Amino acid sequence: MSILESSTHSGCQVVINEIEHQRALVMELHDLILPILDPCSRQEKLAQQLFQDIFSSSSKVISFLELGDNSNKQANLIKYRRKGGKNNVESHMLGEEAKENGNKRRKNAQHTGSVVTQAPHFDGYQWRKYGQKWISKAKHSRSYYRCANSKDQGCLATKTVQQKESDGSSGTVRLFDVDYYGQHICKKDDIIHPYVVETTQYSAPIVNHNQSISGSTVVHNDVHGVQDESFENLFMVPSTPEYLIDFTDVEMAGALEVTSMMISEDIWA
DNA sequence: GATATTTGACCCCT
DNA sequence: AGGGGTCAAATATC
Repeated sequence: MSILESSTHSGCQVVINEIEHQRALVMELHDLILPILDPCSRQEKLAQQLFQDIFSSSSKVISFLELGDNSNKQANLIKYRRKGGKNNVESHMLGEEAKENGNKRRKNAQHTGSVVTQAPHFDGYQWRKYGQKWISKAKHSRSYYRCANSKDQGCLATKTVQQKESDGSSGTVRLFDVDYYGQHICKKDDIIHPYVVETTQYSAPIVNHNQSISGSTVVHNDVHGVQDESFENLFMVPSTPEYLIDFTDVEMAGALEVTSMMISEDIWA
């Protein structure tokens, strides 16, 4: 790598870091402002939309910068592919690429972002669960969601949610790894508030959030239950259609306590 | 009956 | 062969 390339690369990284810092600050602002506004009011909707636009815009910049960094690598891959068969540099490079990506394959879609959050369902989209699996060596199961508009609008966006294994550093706070795949092509106008699509039987209260939600009482997590790991069901109310539940301002504020975000692309767009 | 979720089975990829 | 993603029948809820 030449000095010029190297300096450009590090420059991009600095910009990306700065933008991500800005995003964290905006998120804090979001946490401050949203609880003040009247839920379902015009101002609250407008504020939501503005915050989403800000995130959308910054995400696009980040993804553009990252794509710029990867473009050389991708060009090299194409070059090697054209050259030859399976037992050449191509297969070697693809292997290396797979290692770099953690060897996680995906049938239908590209990995488009990842988030570590306390509120895995609060991302402004409506999702429908289509699977749950126990992953080997993992303490908690992984849940699979696709965009609720996949049927009527053919939106191929999916996401996986898995509770992070506690390292003790975060205390009693439960964090979830949320991975996004594919881009939303559905119309977003239909979704003003974030909805939750989850009707797993077990629901867990979160510290300081074990009050009633939307008039219903939160059912404590059954520690003896088979699926006591279903902690992604935070803020869920069993036996009600969760996808119809709006967050109140209190829950919204709690839900938005995103501890850390590692967004590699646009998850808000 | 319509719609959504659960979960075991199947399929794909390494 | 085994891990992980998706499918689809069974089940639940309204």
